[in-house]
Amino acid sequence: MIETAAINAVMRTLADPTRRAVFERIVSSDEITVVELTRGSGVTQGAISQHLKSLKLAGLVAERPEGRRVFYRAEPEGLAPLVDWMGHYAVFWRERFANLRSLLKEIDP
Amino acid sequence: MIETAAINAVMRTLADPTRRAVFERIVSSDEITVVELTRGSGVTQGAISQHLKSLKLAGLVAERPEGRRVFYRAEPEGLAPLVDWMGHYAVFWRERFANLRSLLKEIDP
DNA sequence: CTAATGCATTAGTTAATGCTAATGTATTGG
DNA sequence: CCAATACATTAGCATTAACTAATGCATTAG
Repeated sequence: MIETAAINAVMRTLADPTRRAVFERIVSSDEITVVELTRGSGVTQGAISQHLKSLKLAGLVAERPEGRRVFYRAEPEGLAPLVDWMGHYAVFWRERFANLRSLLKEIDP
Repeated sequence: MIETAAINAVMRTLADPTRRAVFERIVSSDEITVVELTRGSGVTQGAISQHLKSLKLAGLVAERPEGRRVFYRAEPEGLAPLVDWMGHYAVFWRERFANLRSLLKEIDP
């Protein structure tokens, strides 16, 4: 059985381009502050904080306050519902498996 | 390079629970008509047609008119952008790889 | 031929959502 | 200390989006 609520949350959260860009940027960096995320994002700091809240609620990121700054990092488990969902319908992108296979070997040979 | 527009479309399309349910139902059946999709969907036939239009634009489904009925089927390639996106960030759900591995073997041993 | 069926489309309503601007609350630098 | 910095939160606004009801168009049944 698939966790409908979890997939729902993750999909909805990552559907917004701005928020997904924020997530991708967090993923790319080990840890990153709100100021850095705001810079070059095209939106205000308040908007970034709102997106971070959504990402946190979806379990996609975690925070680490340090002084007056807050460092954000990606939460790998958050993508699990999406992975599971894809897995459930895996038979329908069978032709993509070659790529995925090589990827798996590349990361964990 | 990641196809931002494609991921955007697929994510946005699958983010809606009703529409995703329609897609899942199309995936589960080989081919299915609009009447069947409407039955038990909780929404009107018009809504279903609208969702089908979105899914078609996202490249997730294809249609085959036959008489006054239209049969819909899943379009595997449509999920490619999502697979690619996941692959790009694969290093961050490394722990899910065991599951994915067994899945791969299950489908294509 | 005529009525019924299957589907698409449109207009209009309602709810959700992303944004800004402003404000509040800690924390640190000078 | 006190001003500045970092972040969160709120209210308000504009836009998007999902839905219904209604209508139109084609196709088949009787």
